[in-house]
Amino acid sequence: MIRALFMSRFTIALDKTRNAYKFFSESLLGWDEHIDRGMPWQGEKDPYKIWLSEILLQQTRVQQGLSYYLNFVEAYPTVQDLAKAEDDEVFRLWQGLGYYSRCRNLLHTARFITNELDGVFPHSYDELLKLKGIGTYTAAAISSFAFGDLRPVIDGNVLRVISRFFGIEDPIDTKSGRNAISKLTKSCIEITDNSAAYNQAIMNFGAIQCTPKFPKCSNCPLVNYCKAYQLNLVSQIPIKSKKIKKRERYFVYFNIESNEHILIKKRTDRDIWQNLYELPMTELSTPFRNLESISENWAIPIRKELIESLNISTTFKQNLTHQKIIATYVDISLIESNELATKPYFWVSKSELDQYAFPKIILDFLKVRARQLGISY
DNA sequence: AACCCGGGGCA
DNA sequence: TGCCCAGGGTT
Repeated sequence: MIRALFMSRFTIALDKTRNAYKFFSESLLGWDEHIDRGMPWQGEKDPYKIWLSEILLQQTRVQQGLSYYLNFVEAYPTVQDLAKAEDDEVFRLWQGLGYYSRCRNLLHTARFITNELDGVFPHSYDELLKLKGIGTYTAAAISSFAFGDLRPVIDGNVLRVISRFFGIEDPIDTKSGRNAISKLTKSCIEITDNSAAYNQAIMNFGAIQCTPKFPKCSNCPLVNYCKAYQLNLVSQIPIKSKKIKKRERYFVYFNIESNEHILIKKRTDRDIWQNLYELPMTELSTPFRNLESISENWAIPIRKELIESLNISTTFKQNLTHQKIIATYVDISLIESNELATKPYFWVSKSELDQYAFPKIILDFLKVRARQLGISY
């Protein structure tokens, strides 16, 4: 008797949960039917193009990544084309998108697939996961979109939509929160028979309907069973426990021009903007005061005797995820042009600057400088 | 688990 | 300003 009662209650609870998964998945698929975001990779089956789009879109809004995707597909229609491209050329195409280690990993994996895997993409989630630049999200995306695996993706959209609908109050940046969401996504996708459509739908839904701020609950097809809505926690969920702290860095850049050439170097340190180019620079531990105070940190690869004038030009700021860069630019004119550049530094004709990838804070300066000179970089 | 890696858009 | 974005690598 007691056992029967227990069994019956258990069954009802399970059935209610299962209905919740079913309602969730089917509502999403229904909602997504009339959504067209004009994304050229939608419905794409070529794993190379799917991979390319997913790398470009990591931590990047679709609208921002779209033009980059079109440029890359045109320049490198196949993984072999990308594999044989010059590093600098690919980084130049990536310029402005940020998180440049993605570009380095992209090139590494393109060459690995071309040279070691005979140009064939791995078909399984586990094999995809071994590739550089491919983590759990991207492996799930490629295996579901290209190969039809029943594999749920978990990106920022999914974390938000799932945690809201099922009322997950554990922080999503903790193990318990991630585990809870991971279990739910598996249950929801298993209800469906089209994982590609499901994954597409939930990400579209997060981007358009269940947005981070001001989600459109008033016309949401899921609102009646949305736990966060019932608890009035929509604006609180998803909950994050960590808060990033930002440090300030003070850069001094030297714009050394000579005979229509400019002195640059490549950034090679394990630091921000690795593989990009920049002007000669020194970093200060305190904010820039004046030119005299930096003479001890002298980092200009030019003999002082050749310097005719040295003037503070402009200051630019740039906000990164964990750093705030404050860069002071110094214009330097030389008495005589064409001192031989040493070591990592080299002269570049101003007309050829567009062959190199620069961080935004350098581009901002070059743009202003070009306007001063009446030319365009 | 904590930290690092850009740049754009938005309120 | 602070937050978020079709995350991943390193320690």
